[in-house]
Amino acid sequence: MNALESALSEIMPFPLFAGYPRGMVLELCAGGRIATTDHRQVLFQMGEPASAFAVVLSGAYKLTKHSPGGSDVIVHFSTPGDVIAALIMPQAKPMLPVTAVSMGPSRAVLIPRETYLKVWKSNPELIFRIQNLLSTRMHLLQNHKMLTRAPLTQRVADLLLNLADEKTKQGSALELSLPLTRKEIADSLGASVEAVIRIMSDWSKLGYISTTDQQIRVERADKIIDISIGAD
Amino acid sequence: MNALESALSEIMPFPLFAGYPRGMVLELCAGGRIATTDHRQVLFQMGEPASAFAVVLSGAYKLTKHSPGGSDVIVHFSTPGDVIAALIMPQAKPMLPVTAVSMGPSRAVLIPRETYLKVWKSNPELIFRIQNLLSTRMHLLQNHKMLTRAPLTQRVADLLLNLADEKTKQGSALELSLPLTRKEIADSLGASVEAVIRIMSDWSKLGYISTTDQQIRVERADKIIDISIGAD
DNA sequence: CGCCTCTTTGAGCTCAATCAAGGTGTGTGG
DNA sequence: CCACACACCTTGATTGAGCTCAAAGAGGCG
Repeated sequence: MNALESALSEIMPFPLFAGYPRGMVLELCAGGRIATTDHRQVLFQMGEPASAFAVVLSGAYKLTKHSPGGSDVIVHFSTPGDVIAALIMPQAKPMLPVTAVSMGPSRAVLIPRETYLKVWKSNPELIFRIQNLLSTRMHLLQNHKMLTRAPLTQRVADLLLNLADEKTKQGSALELSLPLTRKEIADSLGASVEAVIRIMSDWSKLGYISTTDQQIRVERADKIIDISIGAD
Repeated sequence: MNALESALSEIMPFPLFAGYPRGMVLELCAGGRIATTDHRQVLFQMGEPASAFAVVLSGAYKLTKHSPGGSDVIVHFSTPGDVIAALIMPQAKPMLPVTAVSMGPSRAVLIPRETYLKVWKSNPELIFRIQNLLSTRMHLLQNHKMLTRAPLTQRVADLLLNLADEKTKQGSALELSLPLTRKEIADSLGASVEAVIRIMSDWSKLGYISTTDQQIRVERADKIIDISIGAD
């Protein structure tokens, strides 16, 4: 609980809690604990009963579902400020709808379902803020659906731009704030790794993007934007 | 307002209003009016300011977005009991995120935004019911994302099953409760009409499905289910 | 009767999947 | 410290599902 209090200053600026007094945020986190996860460690396992939901503090988590066909599909990337499994808390016997896997070392606040039912549920303002996060997610999913007919190059460009952190903008360069492998891009787009690699290699050669370790940098945002809207 | 009162008996059984007294439902519909639309008539136009949201009464509406590439994509099929544009009502200056087009003659209750802000917003229970509808929609979108790698046959089968009305089950036959063209199936899956036609023609020849007018009937649900899970 | 939507079938072509093989870096146990 | 496994990246060759283009028949409607 002590670690939790020290994390308060991290939580409070998130849109979810913006403007709320310290005491109130503390109340909203009642019974919560900080989970620290390593690269590829599982935070939530799909199918298990959901006794808590999470607010991402730092790092990132990929939310995956495994299709009957064997291969996993990435449904969403959760970055700091995002909630995981909050939508299903009001259900009678909530089951986790996705598996959440850490991308690099990450931290999240796990808040027990009881706290949600007791404190969050009766706060309409807060419910709307969660709804806003979901609205974003829904928008991304709809966007993805819109691009099913588009060539893969366009879909990759779109993904990079969606994940590019606006805050890191320097001139025409953007930086992705999460470590992202080609495989993960492929799993998120429903494509093969090889195809993603071929596309991104071309862009690297052209100087549109650069990769160090697993940090992707969009060097020529203008070009990538052109591609993402199909103007190539 | 008179027509509205006569529609009350239709609205009240919807999960959205289930268990609420007549007077309360009437209050929730304050200022509302019934919109009757013909086949292919536009109920909502994407991009326009949203002064009202809708609860579908009868028939169906397809929610579409037009991609920069020109072609339209169907994001969702809204059937009776579903809400359209409710999620964005709390926003300061809400714009319609989709175009809603009538599929066959349909009816919907248009409820002004003010009523939402005055009556709906302060009712947490109601907000959760809307969230449930959205949860369903989100689940469908995630499901669609999961199937991006699956062959088209599987995706078509999955769509048919999603739209099949459980209530119409007769033995192993299911009926789709909305008139659906091959083009609409294609637009929903991000595929070409021709490909959809070829697949469904095969199924018709095999006796798995039958079409009269634009009412699709799944004759051999077992076979279609097999195909939808990739067991073909 | 001409226009429009919806359906159908055929032929050719292309994008991206699959298969195959090799390279690199990191962690792990002997 | 080496060997081995494992995750990730890369490149090439082959193939096929599904797109595009083309052409045409069947209602429904003003």
